[in-house]
Amino acid sequence: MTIFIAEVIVDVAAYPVDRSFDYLVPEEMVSLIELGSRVKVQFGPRNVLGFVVALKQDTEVPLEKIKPISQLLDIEPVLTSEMLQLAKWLKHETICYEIDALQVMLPSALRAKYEKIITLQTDIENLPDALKPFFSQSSKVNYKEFEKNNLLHTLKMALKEKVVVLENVVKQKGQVKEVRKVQINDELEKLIALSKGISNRAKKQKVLIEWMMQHVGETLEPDTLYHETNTSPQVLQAVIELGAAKFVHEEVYRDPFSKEVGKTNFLNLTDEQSLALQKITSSMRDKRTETFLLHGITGSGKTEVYLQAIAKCLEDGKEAIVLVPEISLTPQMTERFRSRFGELVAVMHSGLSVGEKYDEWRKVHQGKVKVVVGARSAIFAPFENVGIIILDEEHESTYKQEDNPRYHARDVAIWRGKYHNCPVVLGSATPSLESYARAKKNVYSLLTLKERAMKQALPTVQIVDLREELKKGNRSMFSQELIESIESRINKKEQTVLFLNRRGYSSFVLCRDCGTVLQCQNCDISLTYHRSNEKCKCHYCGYEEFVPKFCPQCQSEHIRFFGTGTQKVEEELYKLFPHARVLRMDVDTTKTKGSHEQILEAFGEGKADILLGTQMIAKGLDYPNITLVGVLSADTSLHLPDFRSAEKTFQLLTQVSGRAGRHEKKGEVVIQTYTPEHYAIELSKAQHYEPFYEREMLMRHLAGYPPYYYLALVQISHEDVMMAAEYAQKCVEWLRSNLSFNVSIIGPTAAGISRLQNRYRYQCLIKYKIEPDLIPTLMQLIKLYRSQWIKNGILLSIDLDPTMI
DNA sequence: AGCACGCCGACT
DNA sequence: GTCGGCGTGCTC
Repeated sequence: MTIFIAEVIVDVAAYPVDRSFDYLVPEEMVSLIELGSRVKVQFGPRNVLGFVVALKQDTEVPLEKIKPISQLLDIEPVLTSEMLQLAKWLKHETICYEIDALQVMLPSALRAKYEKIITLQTDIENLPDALKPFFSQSSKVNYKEFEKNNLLHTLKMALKEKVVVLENVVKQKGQVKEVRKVQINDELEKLIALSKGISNRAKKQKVLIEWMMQHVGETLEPDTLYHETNTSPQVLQAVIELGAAKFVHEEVYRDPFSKEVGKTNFLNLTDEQSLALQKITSSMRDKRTETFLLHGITGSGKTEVYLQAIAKCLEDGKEAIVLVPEISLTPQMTERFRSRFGELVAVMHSGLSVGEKYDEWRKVHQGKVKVVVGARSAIFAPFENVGIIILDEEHESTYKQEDNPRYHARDVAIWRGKYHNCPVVLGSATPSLESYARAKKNVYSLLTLKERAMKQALPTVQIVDLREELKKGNRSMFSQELIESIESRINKKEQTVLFLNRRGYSSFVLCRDCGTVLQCQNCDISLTYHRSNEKCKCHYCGYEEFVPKFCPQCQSEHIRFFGTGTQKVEEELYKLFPHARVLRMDVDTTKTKGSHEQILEAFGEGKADILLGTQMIAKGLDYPNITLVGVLSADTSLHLPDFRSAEKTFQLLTQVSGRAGRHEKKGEVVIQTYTPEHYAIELSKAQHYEPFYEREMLMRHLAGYPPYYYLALVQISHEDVMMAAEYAQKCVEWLRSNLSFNVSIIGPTAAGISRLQNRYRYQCLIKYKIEPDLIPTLMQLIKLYRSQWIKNGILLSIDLDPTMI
């Protein structure tokens, strides 16, 4: 007799169980179970969720050890075999648990929710008195109830006496949303017979059934029925009991799109655009695994190239994945896709609820849509016949996931491109140095758009030296030039966007007598003052407190708020331009769902003269009346202790400048800075990417950073400083003796934020060019950590290819 | 990870 | 003599 065995990866993220376990497939499941199915299994003493990663007919494991699968959770498997392979690759590439790699590909609604349930075993009278009231309603009670009421001790006794038992149940988080509809009986004769049999007193029932006779077999919403026939639920209920119709439950998708969009057509392409499109489509036609870098200046119409390439892909009967950075996933952006491809588009981003995300995912899974537009995780869209993958704004750091698995969407995109033999298009006005270097070495194919699509001139950029302003005695944050420019816009009824680089610019709370700055209790970072609720908040761990009346150090009452947050700039703007209408966009004003869109929409409709904001306004803003962009301080991001700070600054400035004058009216940009001579600022003036690239590459070469060297970052943290330092040292020594001399190891050094959530953090950086043994060696380090160091309270994480240091 | 098993000190 | 501390080891 043949037996069927499934290899299962269980939902337990731990080092010793990071492998598959064999389970017996019960007979009734044999024809249903598939690779990628979710199953419920007993694992040791508990019930857990697992994924079937292989099916086979024999096993090395002694049969008496093997348990059967207890339940199959999906009729259709949730993961394709492509995903299973991808998970193995991710596990190796990012050094994570296989289960984490699998879970990251699915919407969180499909993750398991574990609950402990206590079941009564005997008569309620045999229970200790304290427990009795809990079981008066039902014999099953959630463990949490006892936890809440401090009865765990009594419960433990009861468990020991076996008057109750504890079981772990696995539940699914997400729910398929259903609506109740009425399905009218499809036999006309039956309806006629019923209508004849109805007593003359039941007039409404008669009306309803007669109406149904006109709509035999249809399924419709109860409300339509009531409306059409002027009846009520009671009448319908009666008619249903007679057998004229029945209630059915229908699966529906939650609709995250609030408004309808019209249809738009293809725009005419410039020569450059057509050439780029043609290269991409011919690569699709030849099923080449080719990665393109589409380098097009702001306003050059990259999106139109994407749209037409996707149209071609759909014509070939294939699917398309489009990734955009989270912050630019605005309605303006998604509408462009929906207006072109209508119902064929699913949108995935973090603003959706768990249920909405699940629905969008199901549309893809069930083949109802052909195009996905989404943030990072949309790269795992479960399409089976991908024709093109597009990463817009390829240089964005949001494509890198900052917790496990620490994957980069670009790498996953290229992997999937290889799997499906389809092109991957990386698009940007300011490509990451890594990508541009690869394009230059012909690893990627470079496509260039040098002209703006509608031939608009680039905005004129003026760089203002704030040191000169200071000499002139202007100590405000607005230079004379900027003030004049804003004034002229207000007079001309044109709009201004003011950009504040928030990093290092948030307002802190300072004691004027002793100089103490309020610090977070858990992190080594100063608290940020929020005027809206008069509190100070830690942006890293969420800790908050009311602004103290007296300085905690010297008891002085001279406490003041210091620094330049968006709120402060707003106040100053009102002083300078009392009649200007200002919209502020920052973490405070965009807390509620949809407020982001509302603000942008209001601005687009001309309800304000000035839009003031942080990073989030740098992207996607495209309104014809914006003719001035002001950057209040360009250099705040320049002095961060990160080797990418110059690149980030250049990208940001170019991006922001690109917001001005995208339509008929000419744009102007004013950049204020204390270091106008810095190449990142100077070269962003004319959007000269190439010279910037050359210059920055030289710097990277000299300092030994990417793209010349690869990086790996190991972070060690502990509640005790000494322990953290000691183990960081241990770690470095271990790496030195296990890696070859081709590798340079820097550290240990204290991390940028040396204390976070009450843990002291150290890190060391590994720079290498070629080190084939790096991953195996790091895996050994992880093994050492997971098997020994972890017991002493050490936390260690490895980030291959870190984006921030 | 999370749970059982098992071996030693301080309590009714 | 028993309760409970947490070191060790296993999970198909």
